[in-house]
Amino acid sequence: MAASIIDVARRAEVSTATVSRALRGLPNVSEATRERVLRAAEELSYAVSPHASSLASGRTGTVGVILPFVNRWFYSQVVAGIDSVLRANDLDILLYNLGDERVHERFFARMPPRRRVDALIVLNLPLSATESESLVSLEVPIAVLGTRIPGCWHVSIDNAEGTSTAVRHLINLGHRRIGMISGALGDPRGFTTPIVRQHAYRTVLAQAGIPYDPDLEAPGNLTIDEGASAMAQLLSLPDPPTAVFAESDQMAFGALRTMGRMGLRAPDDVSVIGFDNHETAELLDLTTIAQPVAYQGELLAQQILDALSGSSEEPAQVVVPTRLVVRGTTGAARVARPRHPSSPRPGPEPDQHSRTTAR
Amino acid sequence: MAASIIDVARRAEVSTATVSRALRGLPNVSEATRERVLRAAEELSYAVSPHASSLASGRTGTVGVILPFVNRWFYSQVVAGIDSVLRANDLDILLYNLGDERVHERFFARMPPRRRVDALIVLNLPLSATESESLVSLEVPIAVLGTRIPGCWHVSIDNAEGTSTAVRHLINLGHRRIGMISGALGDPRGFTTPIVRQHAYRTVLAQAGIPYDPDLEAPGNLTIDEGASAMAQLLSLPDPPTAVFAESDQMAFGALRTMGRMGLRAPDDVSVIGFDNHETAELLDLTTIAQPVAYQGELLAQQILDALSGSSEEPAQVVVPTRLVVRGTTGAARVARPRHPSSPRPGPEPDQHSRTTAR
DNA sequence: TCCTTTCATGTAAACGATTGCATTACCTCC
DNA sequence: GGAGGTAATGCAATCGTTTACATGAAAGGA
Repeated sequence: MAASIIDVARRAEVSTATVSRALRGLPNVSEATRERVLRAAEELSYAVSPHASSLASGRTGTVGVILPFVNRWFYSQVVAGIDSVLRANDLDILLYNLGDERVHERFFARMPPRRRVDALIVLNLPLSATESESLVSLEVPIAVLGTRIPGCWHVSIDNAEGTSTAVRHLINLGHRRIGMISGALGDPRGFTTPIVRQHAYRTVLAQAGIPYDPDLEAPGNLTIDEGASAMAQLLSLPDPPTAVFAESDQMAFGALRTMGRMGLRAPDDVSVIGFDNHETAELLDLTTIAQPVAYQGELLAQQILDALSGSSEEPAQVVVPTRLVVRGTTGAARVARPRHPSSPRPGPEPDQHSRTTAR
Repeated sequence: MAASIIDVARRAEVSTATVSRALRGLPNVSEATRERVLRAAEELSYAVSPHASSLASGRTGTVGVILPFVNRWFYSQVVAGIDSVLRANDLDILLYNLGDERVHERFFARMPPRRRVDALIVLNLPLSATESESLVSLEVPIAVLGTRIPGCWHVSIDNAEGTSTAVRHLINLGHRRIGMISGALGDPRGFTTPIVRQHAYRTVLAQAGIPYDPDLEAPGNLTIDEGASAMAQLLSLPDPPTAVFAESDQMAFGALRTMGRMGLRAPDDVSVIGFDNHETAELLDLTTIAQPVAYQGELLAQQILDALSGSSEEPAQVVVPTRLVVRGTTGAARVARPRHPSSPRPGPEPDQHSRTTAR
């Protein structure tokens, strides 16, 4: 049986109250006593019971991280970022992986983190109003990535800006027929990121005076395979795009695969730009919009620490910048296209040629 | 203030003991009473306090998962597998990400999961004898992936077998000069997997009568970049390999990148085979040794469930099979090599031509 | 009818800390 | 020398369950 605080108290010849204070480094304990307690604890190899401690104090030393897919590159990176700063502050991570819809529902029906966590971090999950309220009703600080929950801390990238940059990059290269492979639009829960990006895509095209063509939007589901089929769909159009914006690198990889299998090359036949700057993007020489992934996790964790220490008054909100990374899969549109010799108008000034362009 | 079990007891006009029993579905509670309790709990939107419950019962409803790198593909997949089965049984996951050595040490110095978890799952972490004992002394069931801890449950692939298959595949294609890019040998903690694989590689070569050449072993560190440099190192040898076995797909990707930059192609110039069947392997048409990743996680979780239910007596140990997936980066050795026209002896019977060969 | 069982429920003692509120002892300063 | 302040410590209530044991009622058996 493990030693309890009473054993330590007895051995150090003080009360349990003093042991508790000494062990936690609280003031009003004489140096001599503190040492005696420390020694006693050491000798008994005593460790506080986290549950007893939580029960008595109300603190748990634990932060819940709620996300859709731990096994996707993006989320695992963010979790690593979160972990690095939380761990440094002796906070444990309780993981809730809600990708599966059943699991998602069950989670909100039972609310397992209730009274189990000091704070919550929510990654990119689309939540109904009721669900958001459930979380808020837990009355712990919440930091949210990507989405928005009233009264919570926020970290996100500027999706509209990132998308605009990507699409403008293509326009600047002279492309007029620009496809988009978008993600997760099918999920009934309604992830917001894809919606924002789709909207930005349409807006930029409109601003450039390019007519809207619904055929140029193909749904992927953020996976390589679905990106591949989406690309196949786009390329089978009577008037296929000369450039494609995939809203995740993974889908761009799929798109490149499809092209490869059809004997097409980027950027000669079709330009492709992704989003994320996935570690494999460099490998495949994919032009993309980079976002600092782990860093966003660190920010979220830092917000939680701030909230927990009560040092800051109001929930803050930070938007981290994205940047265009120009690599080899995007290039100038061919001036004269075989099928449509009618639209050879040159695009605006071309992009700089530096391989990596800060936005 | 949230409702406590006392409130529920009052409202249902029973004792707290009965409430506890009714809520947990224990026997010896009349149907009428149970319903009354359930209703009362519902009306007060009561939820048990996990800490109080843990303190009183000793159970925590939580499993600790200890791993080196959440943000690496392999581990995040395994975690997803673990999560899927644990979640289904209402067990929470406490994540311990010990990649950083400092974090690792601190972890074993403080043992945060002590009394916080009902069981532990350890992924591939190299542990000193003392560290293993620390874990064992927690007196909870432990399931281990990859490594071995006496008295614990085990899941692993047969690394020696997988490696042998890979190297034999190359030998069967007629290669004699076969390099290996190995991982994490530099880590002072001594991950065992790389050691086993390196040994198997040497053994197979010896069995085939191929003399040992230390220059053909280059250290990567399981990352793309280090795989790339390792390949650069191998290719700069006076007598470079005609085939390379990289012990992770990631490093194989790096190797391919290096080749690409040097204007070399696989398998024409050098054959490359990886290990894992990473999702990107198909994309890059990489021949590899596939292992079922998420599945191993599920197995680990299942072992924990078995242990927890006490249904099984002895810790079990399961070895899951790997299989050779032949894709486009491996091919027959050129019979006459420019530099060494002296070794044109044809290899043994070539591999089958099916793209995916069960082992 | 009386004695066992069996079932439903209640009582109260853990579980192992934290913390508000004394209490004590020792200074310091008129 | 007494009033008042401060630092160190102890007392005991509290956190919210679970569970061994006791109790009582109803049912079954001889």
